[in-house]
Amino acid sequence: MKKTIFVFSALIISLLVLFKLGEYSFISGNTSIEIVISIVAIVFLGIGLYINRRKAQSVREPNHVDFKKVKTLGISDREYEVLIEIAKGLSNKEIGKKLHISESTIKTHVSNLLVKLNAKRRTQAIQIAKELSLIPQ
Amino acid sequence: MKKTIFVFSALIISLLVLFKLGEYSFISGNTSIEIVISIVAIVFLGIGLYINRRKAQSVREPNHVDFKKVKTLGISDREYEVLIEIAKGLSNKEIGKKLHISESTIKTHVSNLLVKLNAKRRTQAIQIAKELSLIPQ
DNA sequence: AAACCATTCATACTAAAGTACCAAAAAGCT
DNA sequence: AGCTTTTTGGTACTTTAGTATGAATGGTTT
Repeated sequence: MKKTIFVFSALIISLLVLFKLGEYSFISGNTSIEIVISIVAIVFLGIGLYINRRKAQSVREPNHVDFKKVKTLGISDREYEVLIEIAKGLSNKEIGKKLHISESTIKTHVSNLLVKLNAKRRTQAIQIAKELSLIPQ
Repeated sequence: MKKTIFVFSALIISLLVLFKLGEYSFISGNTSIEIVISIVAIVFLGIGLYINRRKAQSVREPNHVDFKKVKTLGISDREYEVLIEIAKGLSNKEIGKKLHISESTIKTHVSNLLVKLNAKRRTQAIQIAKELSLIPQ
């Protein structure tokens, strides 16, 4: 909402500035009309592209993660790290090597994660974590 | 690439048309300069927003599935069905019940899928399938 | 200091996943 | 009809995943 107001304000200000420029070129002869029109074109193309970026970012938003929800579910930092690696498709042994801890410890973390995510399997945990935006899609 | 060429062509044509309009208003007096500038502004804002839409759609694309790639990898219809259920987090037994076939058959399909997707585990298969847009994110 | 939590690790076990190999219907193609 | 691929299923086996339980360590809170 704030973004929309900002964009429209910028639009109105740009219009006013450009009309002033139009008047100016009107007074000082019509030799620079093309230049003014070019500036108008570039500026408004820029505004269009700016709105573009804003929208494109809002579309990507579901890709974002909700760390608050992670803590709400009582998932610890280490457990969260393990969750990320599970989602990448690594085995317990591989995760252990990556985080420099034993496979046994990974099993403990995974077991805790399954309880906290209310999942029966690691594949289900991945699905649930993505639905809850705990991990990027 | 084709889109980019199209957009730039549209830009150049618009510029030429607007310069012609500029000349016209120059001949018939300067009373309509503001109108010309307004048209330029609206047209280029529209172009910017058009590029917006194109980009926004390409961002949403990863949500789409590429059935051609599924066939390219030699994944059969039934195997693909199993892949979808794996990604939902179901166990082999659960998939068997859902598709009304034995767990043994699911194991066969999964084993074939892992070879075709070049994955070691079903979790990795999910990750790879999503990267290749075989299944929706 | 005592209590608490996160992290680590181990053992022993059960369950699920995955491999290998085979085989037989069923469906599709030429 | 003959061939090929798909789909189905089984057995036997290995590997990985997951559970249950207990325990040690270090950091934080009360």
